[in-house]
Amino acid sequence: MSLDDRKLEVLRAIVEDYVETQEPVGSKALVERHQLGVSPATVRNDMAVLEEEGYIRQPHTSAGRVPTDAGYRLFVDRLSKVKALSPAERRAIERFLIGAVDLDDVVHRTVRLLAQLTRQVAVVQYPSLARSSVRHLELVPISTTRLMLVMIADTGRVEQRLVELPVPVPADDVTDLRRRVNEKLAGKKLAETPPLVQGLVDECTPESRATMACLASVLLETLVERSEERLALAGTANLTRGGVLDFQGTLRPVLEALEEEVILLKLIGDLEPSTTRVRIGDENEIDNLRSASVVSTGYGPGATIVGGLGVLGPTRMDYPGTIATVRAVARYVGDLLAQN
Amino acid sequence: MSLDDRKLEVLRAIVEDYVETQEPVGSKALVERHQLGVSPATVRNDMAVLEEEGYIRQPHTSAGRVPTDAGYRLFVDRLSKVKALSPAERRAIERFLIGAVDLDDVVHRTVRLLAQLTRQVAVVQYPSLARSSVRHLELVPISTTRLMLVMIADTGRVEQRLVELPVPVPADDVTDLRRRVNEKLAGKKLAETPPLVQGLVDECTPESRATMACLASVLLETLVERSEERLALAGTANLTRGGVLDFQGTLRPVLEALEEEVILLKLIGDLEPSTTRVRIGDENEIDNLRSASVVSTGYGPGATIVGGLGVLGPTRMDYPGTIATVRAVARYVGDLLAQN
DNA sequence: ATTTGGCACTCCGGATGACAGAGTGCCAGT
DNA sequence: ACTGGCACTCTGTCATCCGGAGTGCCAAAT
Repeated sequence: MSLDDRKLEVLRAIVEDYVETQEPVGSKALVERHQLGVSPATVRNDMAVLEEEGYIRQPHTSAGRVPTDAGYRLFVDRLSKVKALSPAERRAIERFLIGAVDLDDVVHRTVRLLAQLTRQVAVVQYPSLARSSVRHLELVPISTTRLMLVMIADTGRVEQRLVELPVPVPADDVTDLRRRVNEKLAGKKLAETPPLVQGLVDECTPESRATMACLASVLLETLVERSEERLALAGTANLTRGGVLDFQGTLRPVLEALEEEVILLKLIGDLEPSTTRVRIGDENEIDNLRSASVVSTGYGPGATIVGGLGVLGPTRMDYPGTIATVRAVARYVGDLLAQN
Repeated sequence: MSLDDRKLEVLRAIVEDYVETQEPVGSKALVERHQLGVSPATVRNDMAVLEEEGYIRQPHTSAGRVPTDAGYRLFVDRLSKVKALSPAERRAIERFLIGAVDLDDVVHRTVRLLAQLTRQVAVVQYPSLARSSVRHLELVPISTTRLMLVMIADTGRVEQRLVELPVPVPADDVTDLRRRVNEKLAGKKLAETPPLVQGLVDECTPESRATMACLASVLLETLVERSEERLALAGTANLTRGGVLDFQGTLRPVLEALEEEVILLKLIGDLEPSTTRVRIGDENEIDNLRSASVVSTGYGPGATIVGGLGVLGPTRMDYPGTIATVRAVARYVGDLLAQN
């Protein structure tokens, strides 16, 4: 038995009502609130089918129905249009983001904005180093045997690292080092730097080789290995909305998951398709988040993608609204980055 | 009626038992678990006095007693010795902190360590710019009308800011600017820079004045006004230990407070006395944290203090252990910073 | 073949009451 | 000043009960 239009309509009604009221929805209430044009009994029959197909379930016998993860999935894929943002929201976004002085500032503002608009937990990844190019490398002498290496990426990210030199190096040589390093690496994608760094060492005069080797290893570490992905988080307090009803009793596992940057990166950093991604409940690979949904998307100047952002909330969430907001914020942030 | 030694002993026993069991403690259980050498009836009399004085209270008639904020305060001030750390803990701290490559790394490791050891929410402030000196100022040309200003502080902090120039400036002039700015500001405490920055503008030749003024305003913003205090947070999941029993019902207000950097800074950034500070329940100025306690202290290389760190938990916490851990971690971090 | 009204059934949630347990306050005795 | 005894109070739990909401199914209607 396949699902005819009315059954889908019933499913949509169930999802919408449940999201709004947080209570299992019964056949009678359903026909009253939506103009379905049929009797409760008919709806009950449809519900029985929907339940059989796994889209809804009853918390207990003789309770109303609640959507399953599969039900939400169907709803998101086929039953909902992305809501347009209200002008008020658009204005809120703009007002929030203008005046950011700094990449840090942009990211922090964005994550708070997103948390506030969606009333959920928001995560924003800093522009990924892996997708950035080197704009400039700076070497600042701290003492004769110590340099501070500062890398400035085209995305605005700045990374610094201390370099301990094996032998003292005079200031002039530092200038020389700086020049050579920049000539070789400036403008290059971080991903393509490793062989170039190796090349730098190979081309060295024997006397400066030790120094360069040392610098090179820190460079490699900075540019690639420890290609530290950073991120910002906000809105954890929103987890407590709707009591502890969502998240099956405890926030514990969710809060734990949110502390692991690695996990968060997996959630929002998955940037393959340029479209918005929705993971519902069990679709999450992280066990602690089986009762949560994640809406994420990539952002970046123009059509390129340099990082991810998204929100996390109970499976019972307003998907159309959330998706719309996440996309809009991502677009604005991308535009903002494009200006720099 | 003043409190004789036995009454204080009773209070200590109540605090210790309550912290451990999380349940109101009665007179009978008390004499069984501690060798008080008197009968339950006597203890009851003492309890009546302690209650009258406001150090303990009954959740309801005929329940056991629970310490009040004042009771904890008395306990912390006069009834507890700071616990010595176990060798295992010392080792944990060392193992955790060695291998930090970077200030960011130090702070992140520290905050996680602190959360893990105390099993509470940990906060670590980055070395305060207000207490740092300028080590070096770097100007990196991004385009002819854009510079990236990078400030490196002696505490390891690195701040960057984009400078939009009113007129194009050739590379040589940038070198000159850099030299002049560094000559004037390097080695100075950030607090004493504002007049110096003004001096820089005054000494300028008319043609470069516009550029310098522009740079100066960003400098001032970076160095002083927006002297952005940063911090790291970890262990929010620990709030859920012990059910929602602590924090009178909801984590909501606590989580909200933890999202406000300003609030957190107030909590741990209060560095006047070089000693450890304990704020218990109502002693917190933040309403949302009236049911929480904060243990905080300053850290820094040697005897100087450059930032604060601390933990936040339920008033029902193991004060001696927490205080010991916070102090120890602060000491280790200070030593680590001293090495750079 | 689909929809509908009717009806018996199930289950939850809140209210009620009984009861054991823990703890107290007080008083008289040591 | 301490102690033992005793009456009292309150909580938490368990069992029971009931109304309400919702279902599943069936036979009748369209």
